Amino acid sequence: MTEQNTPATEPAEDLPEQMRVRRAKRDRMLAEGVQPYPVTVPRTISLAQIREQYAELPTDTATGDQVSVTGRVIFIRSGGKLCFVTLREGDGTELQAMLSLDRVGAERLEEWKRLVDLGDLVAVTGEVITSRRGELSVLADSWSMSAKALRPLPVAHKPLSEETRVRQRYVDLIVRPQARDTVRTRATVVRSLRESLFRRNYLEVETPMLQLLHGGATARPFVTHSNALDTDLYLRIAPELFLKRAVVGGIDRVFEINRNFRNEGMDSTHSPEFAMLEAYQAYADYNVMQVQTREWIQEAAQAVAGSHVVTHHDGTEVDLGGEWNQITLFGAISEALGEEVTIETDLAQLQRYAEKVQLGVDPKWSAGKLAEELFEHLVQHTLQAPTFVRDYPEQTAPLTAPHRETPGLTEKWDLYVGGFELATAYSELVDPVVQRERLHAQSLLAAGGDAEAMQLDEDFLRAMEYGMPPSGGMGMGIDRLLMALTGLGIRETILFPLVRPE
RNA sequence: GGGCCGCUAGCUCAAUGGCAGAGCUGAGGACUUUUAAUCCUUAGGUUCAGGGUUCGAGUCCCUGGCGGCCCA
Repeated sequence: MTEQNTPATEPAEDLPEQMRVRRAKRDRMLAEGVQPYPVTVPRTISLAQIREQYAELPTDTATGDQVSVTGRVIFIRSGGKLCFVTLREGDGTELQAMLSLDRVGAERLEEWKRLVDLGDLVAVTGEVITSRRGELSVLADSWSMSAKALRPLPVAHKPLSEETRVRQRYVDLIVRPQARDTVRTRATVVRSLRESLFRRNYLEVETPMLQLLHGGATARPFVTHSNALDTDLYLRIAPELFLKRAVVGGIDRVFEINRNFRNEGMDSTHSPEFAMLEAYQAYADYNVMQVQTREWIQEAAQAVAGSHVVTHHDGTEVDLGGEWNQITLFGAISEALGEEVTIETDLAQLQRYAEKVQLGVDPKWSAGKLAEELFEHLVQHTLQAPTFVRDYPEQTAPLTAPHRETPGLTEKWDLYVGGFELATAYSELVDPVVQRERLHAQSLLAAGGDAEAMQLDEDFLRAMEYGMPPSGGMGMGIDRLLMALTGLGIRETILFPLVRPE
């Protein structure tokens, strides 16, 4: 504590002992003319390649093969004249290195014991061997520091608290292999979706995230400001209105995978920024999108698990194979209530049903909105196996085409898996006059203070007036797809989720 | 938004209102075949923050912060 062995720029007395010790080791290296953070270190082969090439090497064998390897120190077992260390590489592969007095010499062995801590990144050059216990190892002739860690690693064999996992994902990634697996799984899923859509001749585009008007969904937007335009801008809540402009222009199969932003609650299924796939296909409808969506998810499952049966992190298996259940919104409500409910059922009757099942009712709700609330209250959580819920009331789906058989309904489905909504699709409303009426009604709500209502996007309506082909459109939450495939919470599927300031 | 639970050493956790502890990690020492090595010695604390009750508060009360679970 009285030693002045840390640089003056560091408030030494504020640091825990273990961090002071590591800083002191760094300083000692510098004082001895050794780089604690060299620009390069020798590396001729990955740990994974060694494991692959020497998989069959028998116990206590010397190969004569010289290699240089790198990795993070995750276990140290040091003896007087022989030290063992377990190195781990980015892909999770671990390999043992051995440093013996007769190979590296007394001086370098002492420096190893003096300078190397758990968590450091080191490079080791030596011979590939197996130990007397049969452990594949690099028997060092020399070693060097790749990067000195100034903070101690958390205990490797106790789980990190959930909060630390999220706030310090880099630590989570270092100590928990599953955290790294999740990153890989997500990349695999996104790549699979892209390939699935490319195979069906969809084009990938990027549409504006900064928008003058927010639309395409009902949600509260984030507001930001453009100095150049001296105007407020919205972070998009959905790419829908721009993707439809693309379809108007003749991009007949189009999709985007990117972030949307919604200024709403944060919980185990909602993140303020979330990744979404949105896809449109001209001359298709919600039935076509239903088949494709199932195929894309099944192809993603295949990419991740090699099968349509995915295994969640808690070991439960979820079968996403075959055809999926299909029910109608009103059919599901009727079954749950034991009463016949249709689009014709009036608001007063629905309110009586709501009271019967102890659902709180907002007097501003339309009959359609109340029907949806009844569904969410009674049915949603029961839909564990993948289920398409079809045919929603017009009042709650302003951008959806009227149902071709039943007046008052629209051609929209929601896909539920594991009790939450994973995707939605419409036969798109392409009549510009009706579209204008619907958006005008929305804009009146917005002007009246409903922060979730859409604003009137005249440019979008102008585009529609040039004629949009009859189309199917779908949207799916990427984070939620990961949740469905892995069983993880949304904050585990997002690498760096938004957290409250510390 | 409401209810409940939690926040203590670098990490994971203990501690009837009565001396703040353990394991791992760290430091010093022993060990040339270890696998979360082992053995000996030892250091480490603004108990989330701020008030209050009390002779005495990690513990009880209040306010706030952060997190988790359940409900809306």
